[in-house]
Amino acid sequence: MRASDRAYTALREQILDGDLPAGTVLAEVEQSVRLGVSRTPLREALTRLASESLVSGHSGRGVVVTDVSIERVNELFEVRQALEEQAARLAARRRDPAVFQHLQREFRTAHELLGTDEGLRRYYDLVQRLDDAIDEATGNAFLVSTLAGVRTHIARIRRLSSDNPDRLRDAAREHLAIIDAIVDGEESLAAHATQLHLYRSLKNIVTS
Amino acid sequence: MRASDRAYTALREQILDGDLPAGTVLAEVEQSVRLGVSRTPLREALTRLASESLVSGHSGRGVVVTDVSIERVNELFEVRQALEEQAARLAARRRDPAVFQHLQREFRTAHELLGTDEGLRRYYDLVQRLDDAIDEATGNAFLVSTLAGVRTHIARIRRLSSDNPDRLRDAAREHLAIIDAIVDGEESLAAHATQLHLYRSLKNIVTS
DNA sequence: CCGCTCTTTTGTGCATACATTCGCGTGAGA
DNA sequence: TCTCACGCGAATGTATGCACAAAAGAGCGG
Repeated sequence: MRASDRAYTALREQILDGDLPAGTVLAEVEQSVRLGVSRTPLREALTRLASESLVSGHSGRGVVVTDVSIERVNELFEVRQALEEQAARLAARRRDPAVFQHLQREFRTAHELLGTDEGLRRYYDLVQRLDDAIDEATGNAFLVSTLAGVRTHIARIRRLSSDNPDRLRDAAREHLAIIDAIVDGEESLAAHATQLHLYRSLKNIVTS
Repeated sequence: MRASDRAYTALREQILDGDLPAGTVLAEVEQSVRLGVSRTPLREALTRLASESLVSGHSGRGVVVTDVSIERVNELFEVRQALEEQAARLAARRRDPAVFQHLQREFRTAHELLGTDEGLRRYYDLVQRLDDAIDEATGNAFLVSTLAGVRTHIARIRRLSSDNPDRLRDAAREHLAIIDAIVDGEESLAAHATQLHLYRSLKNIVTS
């Protein structure tokens, strides 16, 4: 693995995990020493992070980890809503029914998973597989990559919100509604169900 | 200005203008000599271009200018549709009416510009100012920057389509419909008018 | 005592030298 | 003649040195 990749991956993970909080100044020499790489690959890593808007201020003196304020959460969700809605719509249009029928069966009993830590892990894995299935079904690589950029920032703010069991149970139902619409090939319904899910997710974040 | 910025700007412009056609292999030494910078800033420029998906294959042997096939045009417009629709919706919600009333007056006589080259230049400038006004009115910097990424690729394929006067006249009317909806604060109408405009734009591209 | 300027220092931007890896061609052996 | 392996070369990946610029601190003047 290349040194620039290691530096990029390490910094990215540490920013997403909050180990490098918003506002942290990343000096080149300091970070290159800390990560055990030279300045050249580290600079490449910082350039990549800057292009993802995870750090900013590359021109001037050092780069700073960008902040995740509540206004940015709203902005993020306005973009996310537009893209996930389109993704659901396209997925309903182009999906392989068998794939989503399988997910449908799994989600029907998903609420049973929410009791234990192991179950919670499996639930998150299930949601991940649903996202992947929708991405795949859109048949639109550009949409998927654009969405990935949004989800990166969502992952950062997820740390700020509480995952209480009631919300997770509701979310499971909302996911199931989306799947049902996709299975039936109902494009508008899939879009609207997605809108509902994201609206409630955002509400859960901002009120916590 | 920094050398890496010059290399980035130059390469970006040459790719968008088609001077560096899709499939062109960009070797580091070759390009660094050609642009008169050393390999270090050139690599940074290539990294940035790769993050915009203007070049690909950064891991491996050399980078290649990405292609702009017809499938990618469809993918691009599916994303663009979602984002511009959301932008129009938000603009209708948050706009300063005076700004769009001014654009409204200008667009009402825009068809008169389409006769001469100078008029055409002013027309494109007018469309540009409309896009800027909508971006501004959304109050969502993240949406604007995401849209900018899409528009970058749109600019590349615009070279492939013909701008015949009839299409431009229709487009002017469609723009005016969008502006009318924004002035009236009609969110859904603005979104639908945008959808119509993009549908026709895409149709004009793929049939030419 | 405060402010301004000059100096020092630290850090970034760039260039170049070195290391490494990948591809390709050539040659030998089956 | 075909295939595989070895070696050479070129291009990429990495490290480091140098130069410049900006920020911080100290000294001087008001």
